[in-house]
Amino acid sequence: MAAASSPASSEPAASRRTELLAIAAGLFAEKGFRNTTVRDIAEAAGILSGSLYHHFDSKESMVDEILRTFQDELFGQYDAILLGDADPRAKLEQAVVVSFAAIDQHPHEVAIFQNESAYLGGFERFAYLAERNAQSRAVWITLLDDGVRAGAWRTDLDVELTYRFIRDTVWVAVGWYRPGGKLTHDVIARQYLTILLDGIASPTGPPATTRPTRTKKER
Amino acid sequence: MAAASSPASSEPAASRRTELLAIAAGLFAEKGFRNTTVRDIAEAAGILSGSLYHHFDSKESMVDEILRTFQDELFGQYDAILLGDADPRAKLEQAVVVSFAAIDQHPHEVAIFQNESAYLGGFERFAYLAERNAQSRAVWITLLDDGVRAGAWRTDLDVELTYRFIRDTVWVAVGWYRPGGKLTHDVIARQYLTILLDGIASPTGPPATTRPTRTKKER
DNA sequence: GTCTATAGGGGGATAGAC
DNA sequence: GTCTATCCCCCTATAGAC
Repeated sequence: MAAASSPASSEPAASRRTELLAIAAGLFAEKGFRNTTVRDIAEAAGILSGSLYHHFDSKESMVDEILRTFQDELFGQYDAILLGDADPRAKLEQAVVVSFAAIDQHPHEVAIFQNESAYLGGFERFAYLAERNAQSRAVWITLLDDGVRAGAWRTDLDVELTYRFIRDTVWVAVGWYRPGGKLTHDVIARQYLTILLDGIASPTGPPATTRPTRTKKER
Repeated sequence: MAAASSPASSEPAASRRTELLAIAAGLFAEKGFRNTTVRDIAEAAGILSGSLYHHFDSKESMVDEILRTFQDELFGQYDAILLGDADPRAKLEQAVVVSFAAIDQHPHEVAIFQNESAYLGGFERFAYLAERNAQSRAVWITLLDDGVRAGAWRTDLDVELTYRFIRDTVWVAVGWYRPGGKLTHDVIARQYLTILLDGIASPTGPPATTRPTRTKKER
């Protein structure tokens, strides 16, 4: 009754703080940050707005903590992929799959990052959003450049434009994807990759460096 | 001096009303609708907020007029394409090109439609936004279905998912496209189409109904 | 067509009681 | 940890002078 130690339950207590952040994230994602009032958040939590300030300094602090927690996890996954030893095409596939999984597991956080970065980025406190954006770009560009060197894509590929294409297409799915729906995030990721790669992968496969050279006569 | 007849200039007078709407559109696109105050708009126009109400009923009326004008034009273009006699693939290309041209010529309007539809759609006054959204879906689905019947795409294509893919990728470009920049909207449209079509066009071309049947012996 | 002045409502945040 | 009560600011919109 005193401390926040959970009963025999398996849940790690999900502190009141975490609980409130989850409620706030849902509202920020649904209505936007500015559009969500502290009174909205408090009402959804069953308390009054003044009580929120026992847990958080400000509304900004809430969205700050939401975004930082999410991004630390996501970029940890990207880093793991970059450090892996898969070939460029497989790494790109992994990055797409991980991104769709993030939409599945943290749809609110993704939506907030997508929709509020432009506004929040204007404050010094959220300068890290621009850094994360640059970091994200670096991940995709690296994967694409590696693929270019390995001959995994069509040779006339515009890397910068393709990066935007992928970034936009992947993240914007948060607008219509519904966790628990008919389509799982994994199926969607695979279908997106099918469309994407049949445009990017060179139709004849990688150049003849990894397989025995073969002439037409062999047919 | 009485009527709004322009001088010897070629500009059609661009009435003060139109001028104010353009200023408002820029701010709505940049900062969001809720995020833009009538004081912001007035200041940008060099007047005081109260004076705006000589021209418009409300802030809502402004965004309403902005969106209606833009959408009437855009959907007129889509309709013309649907009614044309080009083949399915060419029609899809036309629709993509027209969309990118819309981003070029009306970036603010596109951004507002993209970013504020969810919020504005909650008001009865803006119920037409949902209708336009359904209309837009109908356009793309029609184009894709026609292509399926004509054998223009890969046979394992998921039309619904491809529709979302195209819609998202095309419109989201408003977030980074800059009119007057290095890349023209036409070049971008063509490059997008290259990525897109090499993924959805059947690799061997349409089935052998439009060309003479040909056996391997002919080589 | 614009300004002055202000009404009326809602927003984020605080202080102290319980 | 929550509630009561409230401050102060900014918002949209209006009324009437110029």
